[in-house]
Amino acid sequence: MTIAINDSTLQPAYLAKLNAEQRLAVEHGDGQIAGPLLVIAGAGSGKTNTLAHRVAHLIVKGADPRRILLMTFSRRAATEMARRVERIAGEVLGRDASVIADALSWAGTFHGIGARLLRDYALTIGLDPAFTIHDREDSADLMNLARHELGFSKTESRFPTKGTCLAIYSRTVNAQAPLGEVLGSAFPWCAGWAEQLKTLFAGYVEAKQAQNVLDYDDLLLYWAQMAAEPEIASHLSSRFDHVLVDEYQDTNRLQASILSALKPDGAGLTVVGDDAQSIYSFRAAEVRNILDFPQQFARAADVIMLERNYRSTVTILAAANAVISEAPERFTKNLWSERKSSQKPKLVSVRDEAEQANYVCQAILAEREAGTVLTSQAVLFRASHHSGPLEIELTRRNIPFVKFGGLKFLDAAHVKDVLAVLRFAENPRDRVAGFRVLQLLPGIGPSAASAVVEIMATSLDEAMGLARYRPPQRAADDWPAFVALYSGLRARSGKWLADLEQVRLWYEPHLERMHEDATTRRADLMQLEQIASGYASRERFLTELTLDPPDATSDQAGPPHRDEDYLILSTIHSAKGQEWKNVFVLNTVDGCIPADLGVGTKEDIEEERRLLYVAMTRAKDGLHLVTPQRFYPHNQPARGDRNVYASRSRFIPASILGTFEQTSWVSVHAKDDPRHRPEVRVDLGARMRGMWK
DNA sequence: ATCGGGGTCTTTTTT
DNA sequence: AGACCCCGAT
Repeated sequence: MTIAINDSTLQPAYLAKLNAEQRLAVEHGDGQIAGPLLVIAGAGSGKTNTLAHRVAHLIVKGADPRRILLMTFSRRAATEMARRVERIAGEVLGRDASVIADALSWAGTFHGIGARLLRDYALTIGLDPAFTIHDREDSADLMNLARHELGFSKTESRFPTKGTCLAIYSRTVNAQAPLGEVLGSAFPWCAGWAEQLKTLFAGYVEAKQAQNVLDYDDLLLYWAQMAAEPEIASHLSSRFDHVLVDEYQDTNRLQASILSALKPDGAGLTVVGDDAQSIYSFRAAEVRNILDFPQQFARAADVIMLERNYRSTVTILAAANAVISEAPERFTKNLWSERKSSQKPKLVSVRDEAEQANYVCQAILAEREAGTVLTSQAVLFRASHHSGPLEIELTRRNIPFVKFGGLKFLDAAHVKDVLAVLRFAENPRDRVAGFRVLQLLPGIGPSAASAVVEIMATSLDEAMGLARYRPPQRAADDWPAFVALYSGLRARSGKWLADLEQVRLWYEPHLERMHEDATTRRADLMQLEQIASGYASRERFLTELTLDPPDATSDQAGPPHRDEDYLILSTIHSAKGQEWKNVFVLNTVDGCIPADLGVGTKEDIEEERRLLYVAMTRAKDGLHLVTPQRFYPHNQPARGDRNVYASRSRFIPASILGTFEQTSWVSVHAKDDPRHRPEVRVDLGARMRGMWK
């Protein structure tokens, strides 16, 4: 036992490290089931630490970790939280800490927890427990199928694309709002299609049910629906003594309804968040959730504010506060810090994106020379493709980097192919998977594929149905091997990893045939097997991979060189909750932040402002906002010099410029560029002649 | 029925 | 630069 006593307060050592407000949050209810609690935790205020301490404190005081439900925004955050709880509680209880972490088994995302509960209660709610989960792209494919069947793909004026249809559907579900309202507020250009969309969505829902698949939204929707049944609700609710939710500002109405069904009186409920960091309204996140939380229950929630920032210097915080102060309405007050610094954040003007890349590379290397490793530095941007020119420059200079957000490993066609085979085996009714897999065979296109899928759906034994099918002439050669593979997968030989290898062996010839760069793609598949080796079963692998896709070159099997130093590139959205010593923000110009496509409503603009705020508050010591002066639209002309002038982001008006150090920067290289010559004209010839007059 | 080529339009952010 | 659609050749 290592309970040390702090003399001034008579608290165990692990509580003595917290400030007064943090300790209030941790000790609320003193380990017992207490009334609802809202913690407003500003950026860098030790939120994760406080939440972890609260959970650990509950456990130390005797709460059963198996009866604690802890929901975070990402799986990554859940893992991190569990790790910290394990360390803190382990220290106090002196027990093997991993026991605690294992017992804290209900830690995860809303979607992940939802998937587990739905499998658990599947039979009660008339769901086949073997359901598979569609990721966004699969869902869009299914939506497209329905769209096509209803004849909406060939309309006079353009019908919304599959992705847009899915986005509308998703928002309607998550916001729990009528379709018309959603169209009006978020998709005004589709408002004319309301009737057709309704028909389409009905078809989409039917297709999902017929195929025993759930999409992301269903994981919440079914959960909410089942929790609305009083008997199931009380059973569910009695499973958990304590329910804690992180990043509450980014939950939507559907998630809020789940929580209130789970804990109607708010007893044992803790939510943590920061309305100033709400950046997911495109996913129907509802800031009102957090604003209205205190009054939501019969017994008003206690509210605790964490306003001391431990992360950033005072100068960075001054600039960030200045940016967010321009917001018309907000809950969180300005943060304060005691980290003194004379260095203001930099506002750096450069000629264009190429120069921006040069500037960032040069600055990062200089910092590294001064002792800051690359992993303590990050480059953040609004949209994934903004980092394109920088990635080229980093590669040219051999600076290793890892990118978060944007394209994912799982989005690669070949990875999706292999996973689709597994999913099709797991759930033969999953038509999207089957449709994709069958068309891998040369000679089988859309119509043959749907014929096969149809036969399988109507025969009792799927593998038998497959064997009965007579493939078209051109596919005859490849057919038997596929049937053999599929039957083997259905039979579940035992070791599922061996099955995955079978799939790869079967797939390889097709890979070579379809792709020029088969070698690099084969490496991805090996990596997939590497990742798979961490999962106990095919079902768990498929579920968890869909809900928590590994980033293209991070986590899991890891980047090529995990122990090497590398720079972090990340979208601002993916940077949430993280911090670095030095942070660079790309394209801090109007059109990028705010994105010019998303400046429809006032709310949209406010969200963009918070986005910049989130980016800025990731920095501990150094912050650079870069503003390229012009952009070359790689839109049409191959080598044209058409360019667009950009101006500093409207979120940095002249009135707050004083919180920055303004500089402009030109690379040595750029000085050689003809476009960079001084604009003056001098007649040297006249001067020469004048010398002799 | 499949597959390849050419022409056209494009909301970014993610569980 | 890609995704998607349509059309013509096999």
